[in-house]
Amino acid sequence: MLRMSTLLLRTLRDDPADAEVASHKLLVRAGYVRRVAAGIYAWLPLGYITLRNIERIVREEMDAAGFQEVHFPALLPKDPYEQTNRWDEYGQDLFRLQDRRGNDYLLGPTHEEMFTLMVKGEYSSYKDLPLSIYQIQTKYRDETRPRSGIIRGREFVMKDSYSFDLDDEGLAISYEKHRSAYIKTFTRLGMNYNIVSAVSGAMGGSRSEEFLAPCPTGEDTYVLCEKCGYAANVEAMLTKVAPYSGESAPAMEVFDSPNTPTIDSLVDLLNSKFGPGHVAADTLKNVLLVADGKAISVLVPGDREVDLKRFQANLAGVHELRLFDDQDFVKYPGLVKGYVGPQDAKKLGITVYADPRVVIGSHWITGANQKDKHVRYVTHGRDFEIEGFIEAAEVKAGDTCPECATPVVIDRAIEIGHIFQLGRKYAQALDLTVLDKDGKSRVVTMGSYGIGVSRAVAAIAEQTHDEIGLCWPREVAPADIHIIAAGKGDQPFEMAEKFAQDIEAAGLRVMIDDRRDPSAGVKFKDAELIGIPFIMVVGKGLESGVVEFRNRKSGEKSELPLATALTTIISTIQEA
RNA sequence: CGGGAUGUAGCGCAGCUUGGUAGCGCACCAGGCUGGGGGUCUGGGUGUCGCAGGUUCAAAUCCUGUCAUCCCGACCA
Repeated sequence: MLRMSTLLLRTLRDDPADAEVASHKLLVRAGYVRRVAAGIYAWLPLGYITLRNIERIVREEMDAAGFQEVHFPALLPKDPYEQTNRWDEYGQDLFRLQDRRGNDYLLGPTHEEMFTLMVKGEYSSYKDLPLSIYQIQTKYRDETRPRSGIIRGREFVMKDSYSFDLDDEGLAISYEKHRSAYIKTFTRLGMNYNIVSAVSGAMGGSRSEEFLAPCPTGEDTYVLCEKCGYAANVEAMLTKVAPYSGESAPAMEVFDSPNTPTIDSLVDLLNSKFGPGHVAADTLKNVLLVADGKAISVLVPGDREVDLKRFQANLAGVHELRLFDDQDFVKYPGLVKGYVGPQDAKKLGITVYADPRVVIGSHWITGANQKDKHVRYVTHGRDFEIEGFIEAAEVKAGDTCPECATPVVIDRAIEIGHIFQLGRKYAQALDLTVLDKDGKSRVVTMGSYGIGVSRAVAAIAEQTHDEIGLCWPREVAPADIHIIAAGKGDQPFEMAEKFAQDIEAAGLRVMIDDRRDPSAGVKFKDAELIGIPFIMVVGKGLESGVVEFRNRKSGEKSELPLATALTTIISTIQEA
């Protein structure tokens, strides 16, 4: 039983100054968490109980699916991460440290290497597969900018699983098992979520989906087709385009276009020079980038912006991508800022990619690679060639679904789970092989599956809170019922205590506000802030032989006669 | 990485322009009233004014440096 008279808890009346999002404000105000450093939080009793409830649910569902729990250290040696090249690839986001001998260590951001090595150390036959193992561990990522409180911290709790199979069919089965275990888990957590297709990442892997909890403060953007159910992270949304069917254009024609550094100014000039009817979509935007030190450009129609995250996610093998800066223009004197076109790219040593909308055969108005000059009738396939089509244009509301051509809706969400078919990257790098039926050595194929456990606390808070406080789903809440003793004298306290013991004896989790000093009003406010799903008030009603029973979420209140209150309350909660 | 801002009690903030040795609200402690919506009265200050230098008789305040934190942007080529 949780007793507020002794619970380590101090609720706050004011929002913390550094909090922006609701979950952050409320978790701090209600005394669930306290900030220790940027992106690093301590859990107070109420918060820790909540966190462990989520852990418990996750663990139960993993175990029910037949996965085995293991546990690795958070502090890891550099070596395995060097073998997979992640010591370098992970870059600045990796927390690194040295021991007294100067040896390098890291705080694990994920544990693919360790799991792979564990299986390698124990297993060597196809008969041992399939295998899925998981852990619930504290992870570390030195985010450039931790934000939104618990949602994006530098230290966080994550459940990560890894599956090991001999072949792709096995991997598909392991993947499906995780997928359904995740559905059960998030449903039990009382979350509203969508499963969306995601970019499987630069390192290959055939299938990847994210579990997203819709929420205005979320950092991820996804599209949803309300007609056919297609859902994708914006990074992964596919663009379906028809082949070019228009007439072929005349030869390229350069024209003067002073003072048109932007698309808008260019369109104005086109309309006055060549007659009205020109729009931004007739022009071709050339965005110059530096990808791992190499100059590249990406083409999108002039009415679209480039979504760099989306582009990078789809551009295999590039770790660092940034826009051209003035120094880069100095290095490539053939490129004139504001007047760039793809037709001279080969000559200038630029690799060109294009959004699928820039179809072969289409012609465009674009920069002439000379100051104050543009060129028209520049035709894809005739006047320039590209390295490949890459999804790069920003996704806009109203863009059409690639499956059924219905306009999609765009929404924001918090990523709470991610499942994906890793393939053989790690097994290959760390030489995880087993002998197959024919005695031949085969590289194992893997899947990797994550749930943000601490993030789920915040995501649930985001989805369930209201104006007055938190409002937990029952399984997640720190208790099933919050009993308030209110009023003068000993009687309400003694009665509340009795109820608390009886309700607990029925197997429910009870928190009792047995504090003598605070007035009833304070206790009500605290109860609403803390967000336990049912609230019972033992106080003034005693005079007329009743207690009050409230539903935190609906606000519904009822007065129950003392004689039947206990059984009514117990059955109501159990049925909830 | 770039831009903006802020560091003063557990939390939220004022004081800084014009230097004189720290204050308000909440919380907290003692006591009284009140006792169903963050009530009230009296008394109590719990502080390395982020840190380090400097100027000065005197620095929260002015100067320099440094550290930390928060917000915005990582885009119209």
